Amino acid sequence: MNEFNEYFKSAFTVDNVIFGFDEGDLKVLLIKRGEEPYQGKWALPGYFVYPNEDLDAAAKRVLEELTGLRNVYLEQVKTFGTVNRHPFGRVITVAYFSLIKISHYTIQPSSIARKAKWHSIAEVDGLAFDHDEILEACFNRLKWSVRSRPVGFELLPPKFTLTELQHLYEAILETDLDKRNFRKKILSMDLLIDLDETQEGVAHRPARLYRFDPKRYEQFLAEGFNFELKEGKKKEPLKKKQTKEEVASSN
Amino acid sequence: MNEFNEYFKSAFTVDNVIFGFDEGDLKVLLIKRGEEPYQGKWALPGYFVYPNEDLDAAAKRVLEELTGLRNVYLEQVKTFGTVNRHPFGRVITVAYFSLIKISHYTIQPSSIARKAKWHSIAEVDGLAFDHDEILEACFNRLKWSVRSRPVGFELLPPKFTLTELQHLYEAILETDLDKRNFRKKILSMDLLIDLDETQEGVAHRPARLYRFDPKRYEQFLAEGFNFELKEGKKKEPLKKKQTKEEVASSN
DNA sequence: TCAAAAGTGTTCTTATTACACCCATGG
DNA sequence: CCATGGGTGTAATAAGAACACTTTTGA
Repeated sequence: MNEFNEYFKSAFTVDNVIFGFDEGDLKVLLIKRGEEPYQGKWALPGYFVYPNEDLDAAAKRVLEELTGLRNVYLEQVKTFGTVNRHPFGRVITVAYFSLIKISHYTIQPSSIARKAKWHSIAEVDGLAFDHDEILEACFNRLKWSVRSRPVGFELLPPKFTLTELQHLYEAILETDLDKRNFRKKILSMDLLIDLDETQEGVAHRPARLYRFDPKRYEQFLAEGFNFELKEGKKKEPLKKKQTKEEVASSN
Repeated sequence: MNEFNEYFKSAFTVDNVIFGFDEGDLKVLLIKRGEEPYQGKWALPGYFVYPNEDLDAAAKRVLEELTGLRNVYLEQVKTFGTVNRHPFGRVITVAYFSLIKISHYTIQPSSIARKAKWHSIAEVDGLAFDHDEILEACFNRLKWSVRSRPVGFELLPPKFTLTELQHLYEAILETDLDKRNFRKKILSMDLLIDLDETQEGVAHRPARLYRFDPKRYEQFLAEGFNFELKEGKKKEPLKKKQTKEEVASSN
């Protein structure tokens, strides 16, 4: 077994991409690193996997330690392993993603994470390590997964309007959707329960409130479905904020 | 950096799930292990990643070293990392999958791989390590990916009949498909070129031969599509060969 | 009375399903 | 002449796309 010793000098980490939705905006939870490397930089909440710890368990533990979030369902997305991605040595990282209700959780950053904060996904850039790339891969995964299973239960408050749900889909898919077709489709799925309540205190006609039917939701999670609506015109793509010139010339 | 030393005692490997198609049967390439652990057992072709080697590069190298296969496009699927999956220590493995034309390649097993051989996927069981689980995950990925992008160029001979293509889809999806609907759909995609040739020497009406239009094929690979045809009755599920009793009682 | 967002239906087009018989060849 | 797999069409249904005006509320 001597001949293999040289291989046992590497480490692995897990990194978590936690998506939330708030104020019509898709967000991702980042920590400000409290230690080297990349001290003081924003990064995905991640850390080394313990020698006697399964990968999935490590992802859960690390998330809780860094942000205080517990009982979050995490799904493995992809492993990143270029040679020099970590200054301390050979470290590959397994990326996980999840969706949570922002208002539902209190974020409590640990000392390793000096701060933990939600960032609008469009504004994130210049993260530590290769975390920009990891975030992009997980966002793409989210976009895909939205087409074949329900999303929203994890991201919206318990009572929500159809417009809020539509805005969530639009934020994830980075498109505009037709209001009537969206409603027709989502209502025909028998996934929403009409609460017979309406918004209050809004300066316009108050919207009906809905909640998800948990049984149907679970069922769709297990079986999948096909949610495709032709995209309207594309929203501005992620990243790279436009200059004023570009905005002007894009008319 | 001392505090991190304990993390740098792990290793990682890559494992390749190579699918092929032959005699109407979906196959997977396995090696017979020539060294410990699991010496003499069938396993996926995989090995340790070198300290200075990117993951994707390692997958390519390992595949070539063990089987002689070169220039195979490999796609990362999932990472497996339970604590005791490898008897030598903490080793996580990154699984890759690919599709190739069996007849197109000559398999040349290395000394580490005493043999390399194609196995019908339904008959594979009892592989080394957690490779049964890895194979299953990759097979599921293949099933999924078949619905959103073309498959066959990598698995079929340059000239093939529509029935052969249909059998390929049926083998992957483990279903039966309606002949007329399959043909209508696949032909309407403008993906196949009719060669104006027919089979020879078959004891029935000879079938027309087709080839893929490489341009369209690339285009679909890049953009994806939606290939869904309602499944006929399910074929027997993978694994667990039926006993005679079960066969008898299933009438 | 105005601004702002909610809510609502129909027509057109396209895709999917279900389904059964004749054809060409080799043995 | 028979066994084998090749090849073909249509009608019914379902799903998706396009599209504009009225309603309700608070300010």
